[in-house]
Amino acid sequence: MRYLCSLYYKNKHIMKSLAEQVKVSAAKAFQSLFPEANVQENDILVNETKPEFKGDYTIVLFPFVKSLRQNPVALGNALGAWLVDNNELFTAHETVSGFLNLSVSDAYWSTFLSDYTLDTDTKDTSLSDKKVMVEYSSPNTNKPLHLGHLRNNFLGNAVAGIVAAAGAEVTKTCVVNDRGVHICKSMIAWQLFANGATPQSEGIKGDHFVGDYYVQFNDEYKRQIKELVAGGMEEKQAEQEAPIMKATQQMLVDWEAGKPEVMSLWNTMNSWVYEGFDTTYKAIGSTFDKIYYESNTYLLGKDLVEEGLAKGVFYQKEDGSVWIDLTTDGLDEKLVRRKDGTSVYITQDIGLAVEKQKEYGIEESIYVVGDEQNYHFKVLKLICQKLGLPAADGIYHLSYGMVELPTGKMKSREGTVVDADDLVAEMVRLAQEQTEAAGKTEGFSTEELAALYEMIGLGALKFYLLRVEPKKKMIFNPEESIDLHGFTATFIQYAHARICSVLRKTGYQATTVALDTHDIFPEEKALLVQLEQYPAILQQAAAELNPAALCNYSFKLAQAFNSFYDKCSIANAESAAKKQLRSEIASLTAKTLKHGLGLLGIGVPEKM
RNA sequence: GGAUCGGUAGCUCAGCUGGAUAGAGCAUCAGCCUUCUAAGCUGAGGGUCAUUGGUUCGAAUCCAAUCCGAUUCACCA
Repeated sequence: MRYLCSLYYKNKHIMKSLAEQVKVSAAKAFQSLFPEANVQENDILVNETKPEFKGDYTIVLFPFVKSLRQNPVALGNALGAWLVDNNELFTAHETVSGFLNLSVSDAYWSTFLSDYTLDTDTKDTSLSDKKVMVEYSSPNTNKPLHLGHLRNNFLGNAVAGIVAAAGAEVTKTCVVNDRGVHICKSMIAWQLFANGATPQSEGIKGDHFVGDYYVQFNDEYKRQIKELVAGGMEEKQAEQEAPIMKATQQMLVDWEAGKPEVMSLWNTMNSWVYEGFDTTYKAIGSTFDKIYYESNTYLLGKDLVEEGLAKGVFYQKEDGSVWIDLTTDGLDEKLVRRKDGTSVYITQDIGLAVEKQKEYGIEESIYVVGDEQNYHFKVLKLICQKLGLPAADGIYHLSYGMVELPTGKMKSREGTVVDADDLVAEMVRLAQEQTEAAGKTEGFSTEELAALYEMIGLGALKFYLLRVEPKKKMIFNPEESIDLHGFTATFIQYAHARICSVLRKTGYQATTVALDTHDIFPEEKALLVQLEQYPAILQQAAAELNPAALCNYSFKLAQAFNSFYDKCSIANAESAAKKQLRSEIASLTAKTLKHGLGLLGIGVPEKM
């Protein structure tokens, strides 16, 4: 075996990606052949060679043609010859128009398979031990979670996993909106209509139970407005005068005053909701290291208003309200304290940002929140920066687009909101239905089948919601989401199960013996090329906070495996050496798929 | 009106730090199960990359304008 390790970082275990190695080598070639041009690594563009050409990696020559006054073919030939002569990584070169196609030595892959480790090579040194907080989910305690929350939860959990895998120290948090007018609405409706009913007495999940009263509030509110308008009142006035609304506002005042009956009802109803949420979170795999409640945090940031005034960052209007002028930053004037001295939403967010920083010493704070709050977070960060808060620069709003249905937006008024619990249950049911229809239930116990259906159903749902880039809005097509073919988690899970099945049958054992990678098959190499790119993809996903990149990669890897599987038999390989090589490749593929989907919160079965 | 984001195949989406003939999946059509799991593989058809102009050796990608869609600009949260 030829020695290739000089190409790796000597002092770190982390291996340099093949594409990076090509860049480094090419830069050396340039330095040697054209020292006066001073070409740096980052000036060189390296792509995977298109399948219709011979080679593995391609250097684009056009950028250098002019400055070096060389014609592209001559330049390519010179560089290619130098690389093949001076670097054992390359075995052949060919220049086609302005592209230098380089063939990588078969022996490289043997080194790769023996040196590569999934856990350490995926680490990104720029993130190592960085303290990162991911805030996500953040529900209101007046209604159950819906499809939009699922995208948020899956995103938050996946991003936390990806960033942690890349080396960061991650704290997952959730800010529960457990107070305010909307909470009082459910409470009032319960007082009026429930006759003491509880989730237990009605046999309804707690969050749904409370959500039903929130709906009832709105029905009654509308009815009362109609009645008042019929009696000759203006609509605007009716909205304010409706008795149920007045009662709600009074309740909010009582809550803030800490009136015992109100606090007691509030505690009871919230506990019902939390019980329901716990079930949902458990089902979808959302976990949190720290939960903040707005009832505890809503007064935070008040002292910062005084500080801001003293610093001259804020100013006071004649009526006593406090503002910040952001017009020079292209934004508007923003209120930070009402004239009655109470604080507004953004004020507590400023306070909470400081609180998080104090408590956890975080350097990056990622907020997974829908894109309708883009403006809010822009303002939040700007204010924190102007106040000179240590938490300011680390604020990052991971903004994601709304989930829409093929019929348009989800509207609670029209009853088109897709409930999270219902959807999860439906996906699992469909997984069962399709597994049974395919006749793939043999050899499983009842418990194993239940676990499998959950893995498939939930996996399909998570993948479907994660495969689209976060910032883009997405269409949730129920028919498409239950499809278990093509660009889905099921496809990837299936590839994993196939690998496990083959390796079980062949009695695969990991080997430390050097693998023979001479005369490597195209399907074998294609798979190795994909596998080699995993650390780079993971680091990219972490840098972009983009789980979709991992979805795309995992699918491509599974696709490459399926082609390999079709063409290259493991059990009946041409030779013992081929069998061992293919087993190693297949094993690493399974590990990589499991690792990648695991970060997305998706499990992979060993048989299905 | 200002700001921000999006517009790529019939549908859902990749590709966007400029690079070879723009890619997947679904759907449609045609093949492949006496051999490791056919939830799979192989192939075909399908495109004015919203429009127009600019930058350059080269633009889906960068810039400008326009059109369409969404969000936002509360003493709400």
